[in-house]
Amino acid sequence: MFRTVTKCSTIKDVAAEADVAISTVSLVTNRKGYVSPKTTTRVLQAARKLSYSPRRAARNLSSGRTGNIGFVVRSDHFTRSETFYSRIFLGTEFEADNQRWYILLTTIPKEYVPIEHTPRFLRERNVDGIIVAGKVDPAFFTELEGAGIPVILIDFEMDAYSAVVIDNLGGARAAVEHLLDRGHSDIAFLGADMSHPSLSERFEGFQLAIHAAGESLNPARIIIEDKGEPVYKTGMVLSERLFSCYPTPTAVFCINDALAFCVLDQAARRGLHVPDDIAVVGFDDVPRAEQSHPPLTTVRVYKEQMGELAIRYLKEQMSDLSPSQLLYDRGSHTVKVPTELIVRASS
Amino acid sequence: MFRTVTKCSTIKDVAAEADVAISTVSLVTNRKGYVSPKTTTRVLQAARKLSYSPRRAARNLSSGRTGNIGFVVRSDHFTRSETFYSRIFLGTEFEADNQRWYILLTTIPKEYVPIEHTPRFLRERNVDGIIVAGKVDPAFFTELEGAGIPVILIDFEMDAYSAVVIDNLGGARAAVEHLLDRGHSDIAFLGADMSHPSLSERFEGFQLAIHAAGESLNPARIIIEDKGEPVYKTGMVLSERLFSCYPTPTAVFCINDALAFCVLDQAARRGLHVPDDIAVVGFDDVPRAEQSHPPLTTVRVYKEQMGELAIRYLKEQMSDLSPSQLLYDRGSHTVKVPTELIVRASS
DNA sequence: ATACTTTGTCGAAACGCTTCGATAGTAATA
DNA sequence: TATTACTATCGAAGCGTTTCGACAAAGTAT
Repeated sequence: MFRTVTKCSTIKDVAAEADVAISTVSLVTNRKGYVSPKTTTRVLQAARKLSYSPRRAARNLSSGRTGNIGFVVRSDHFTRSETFYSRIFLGTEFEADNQRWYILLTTIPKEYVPIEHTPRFLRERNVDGIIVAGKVDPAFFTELEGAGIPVILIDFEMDAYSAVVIDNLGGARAAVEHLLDRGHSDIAFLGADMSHPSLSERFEGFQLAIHAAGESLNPARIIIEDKGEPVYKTGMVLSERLFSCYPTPTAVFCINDALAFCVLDQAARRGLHVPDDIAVVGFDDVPRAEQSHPPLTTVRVYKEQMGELAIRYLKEQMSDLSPSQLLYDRGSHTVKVPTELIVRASS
Repeated sequence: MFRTVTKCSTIKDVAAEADVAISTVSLVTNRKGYVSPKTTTRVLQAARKLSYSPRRAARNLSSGRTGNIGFVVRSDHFTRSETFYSRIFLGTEFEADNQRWYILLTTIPKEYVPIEHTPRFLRERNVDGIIVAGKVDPAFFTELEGAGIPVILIDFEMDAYSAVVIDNLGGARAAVEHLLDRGHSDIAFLGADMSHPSLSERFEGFQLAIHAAGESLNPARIIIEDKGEPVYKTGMVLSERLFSCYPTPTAVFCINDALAFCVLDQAARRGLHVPDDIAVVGFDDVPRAEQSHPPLTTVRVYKEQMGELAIRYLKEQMSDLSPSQLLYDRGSHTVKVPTELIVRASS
């Protein structure tokens, strides 16, 4: 039994069909140069008749554009069960589709060894631009330098690179102010991995809000596990510590939702009622926040939108400039994406 | 300020450096044909010295291989908050990386209109193989026919295509047998969207287990919402219906975890204790199952592994056959991936 | 009518690789 | 020594586009 394999038609076939030169067909399909309306429609008809589409590979080789964007993220970040970075990734996928690009995903290890771990798409010159999500090893950036490819960071800042970042400080501040408004004055802070700028900024926002209210920081209420990542396992340890405080604080601001869920767990296990005995606020607004017990008050981060923004921004950076201009460092622009406090039953 | 743009070296440069012909370099980098050890090392040294990597685009055009795999999934499936298909996707990403391929992701609408929605990578001949995850519009397959490209389905079966599927029947059966073992005889079934083969198979497994135990099916305990998808919203409606039964069944088997979580919710809200008042079992073992209250007994589906398997399988299908052999339909092979019952506190 | 500009189309080079048939050089066989 | 069979390397065609300079044809100003 045979499958019908339709030999796919080339620009040559279209040119023959429309009785024009190959280059004319190219001009039409790329909407470049002057082609008379009459010829244009003739070419378009021929193209449709033969259901012609330019082959990517040929186009790439000839034009130097690949139509691909590289997405780089640390493997340990990407496979976390809380879907923070994968939502960002999906955001880029979504907008890339609009821009008719494809995303090539690569995860790199936490400890990056230059030549050895170089993403294949860089070596093979298979991307027109690169998005780096989250904190990655600085060694990676030294490699990126020489590539002469537009780069946008997401949720991370570095040197002169452009970036799309979260308004962590504002978000944290709003969350804590909300707790203060509700009459809480004894507010704990739960955090981990403060080496990540995004996370330390949240701590700053916490402090700012406390101070702005004329309160002072109580070191006993600052519960941080600096070695651990802000994930379930660490959260269990931290919330254990939180509840072994005496007296228990009346409210807690958690550096992200994953930690906040752990606090909800522990509270329930100890027979404490949220929010009456203790109010809990998180950060990120992952899908589960809506469905927890009680639903979690948290700071919404527009993850998909950040991905989208990065793509748009990359596009701008790529089309704005002629290749030679790309040689100049145009300085970095950082977009700070606002957050939104979502008040639910946990506070 | 200038960025250093290292003009990347080509095969020509390497040939010059090693003082051999271009074709010899190609033979070495592709490990093809006869090249003497002496020449080989000379070429490799030159390549390393110039840090040469073949350009993807050039290689594509010349060899006809793109090094890309297309991943097709319905957009509504992919963006669900339960991360079923995105885990499968990650599995493919993971294994594709091993095989030195890239995955091009495309979501297609639920209602597929042939020409209009054709994935770009198909038109542009930019993939060597295709993975289709989950149920998609049959119209899509009619398009796939003529492409002459290897295809593997995941979690879906269709005509003569090869597929990687879940042992839904076995899994469901094991889950229900587990409940029977615990002494339950009044077991309800919660389901939705039974048009998806994976889901109707789970129902079959349920029925089989009940019958095998010598019990008979109680229609009042079969609670199905056929129009809705098995997600949170539907789940709330279904569990509402479940608890309005009198008497309440002592156990319930849910078609997936998303529905099971809703049951846990509703039970808690009504002051019922799980598993004493009602035992709950789900299907899929999404990450949250481990962290729910109580942790959910469920049937684990190896999602990432299914993705991996699909890639390996695709590879086999692609390398086994010379292009001309590809013209023959070699019949389909279906791999059924076993499931595992994970017993937790909810039963 | 002449010179100059604009418009629309074309031919050919170039992109960087793979691949295949050709060809020397060497070893084995008659 | 003449023939055959490998072995190792090479040259060149070809993949399907884009792009740039050339060039007629048509239009405009002198």
